[in-house]
Amino acid sequence: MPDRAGRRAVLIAGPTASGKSALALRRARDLGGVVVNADAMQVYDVLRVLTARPGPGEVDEVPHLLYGVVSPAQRFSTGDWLRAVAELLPKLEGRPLVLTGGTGLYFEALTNGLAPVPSVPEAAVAAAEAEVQGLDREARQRLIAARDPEMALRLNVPDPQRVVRALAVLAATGRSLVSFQEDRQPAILEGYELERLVLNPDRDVLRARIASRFEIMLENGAVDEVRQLRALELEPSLPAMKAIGVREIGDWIDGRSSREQAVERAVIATRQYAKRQRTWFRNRMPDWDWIDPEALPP
RNA sequence: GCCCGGGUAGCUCAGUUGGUAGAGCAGCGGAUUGAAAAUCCGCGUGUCGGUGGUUCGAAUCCGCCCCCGGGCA
Repeated sequence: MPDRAGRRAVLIAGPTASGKSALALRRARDLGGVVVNADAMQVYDVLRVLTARPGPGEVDEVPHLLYGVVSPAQRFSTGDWLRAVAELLPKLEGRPLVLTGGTGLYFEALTNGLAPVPSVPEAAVAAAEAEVQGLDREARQRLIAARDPEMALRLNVPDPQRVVRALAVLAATGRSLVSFQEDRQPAILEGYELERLVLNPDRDVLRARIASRFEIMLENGAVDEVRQLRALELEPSLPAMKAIGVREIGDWIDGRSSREQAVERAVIATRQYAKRQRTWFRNRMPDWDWIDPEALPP
């Protein structure tokens, strides 16, 4: 175990369009550190504009790591990301790092650890998916209760995605996912001096920023990015295909909607996403430092 | 000016023979341990255009007025 005493990490969370990237750049510059991506979509290549990934100007100024490093054909998991961060740490030779992104689960994994579940074979996941497919809420509840009663209790509601995960883990390991979650969770930033920030803009301000940012994305080539992504003919269930704007702009390209409708739908989807992020931060990170980005120096 | 059609939630609309109203979307709240920009759960927020009348009771029936479409002039 390398000695990490005195090492420093700044964690910057916040809803989409709250100005995280700009703050991260400034903090990294001031600290002589690097920026590390903590956003589930910005890890994927191709959709640079649409996922609001930092551009050449920012990247040239300060090293930006784990941005656009994964093919959109891949399914990059939270565990994959956490491992990537863990592998990065020893290479930084003590430079401060600024981790920023909008994915609450990533910060959760970072600060509280992730259950050490071995990787589950693709086939086990597919089998679980096939089993859950088409079941209604009641049937899913019966299934998980019969197969993994502990997990059934833990789930407030038999969410299909979580039922699939639980069944796949059970099939692959013979153990309940609950038992893994109760194991000691590795904390990769142990020993780091942490500064934890949540950017919390006024709701109406964020709303306006989301709308104007999407227009700017369109001006900066978002439509071409969607064309490029679609040219890869990927499976629609892949995470990158679910980036906000891909479907909305795609419908517009295909003539199923107007530009106006595409913009409206994408902006609404972004707003709804921001709302889910705020819910997470508000309820899971109450002890972080909450700051209004408008109160920050320019 | 006359004749139709329509004014009900933020939007689009439903509302039986009169019993003070409900869907979708939007919105709001919540959950969240390897798809998380994902996946789920909960909540109807209302001068029923206005006004007078009939009635025990009117979104619903009648009169007048206002507004928006369309048609005839």
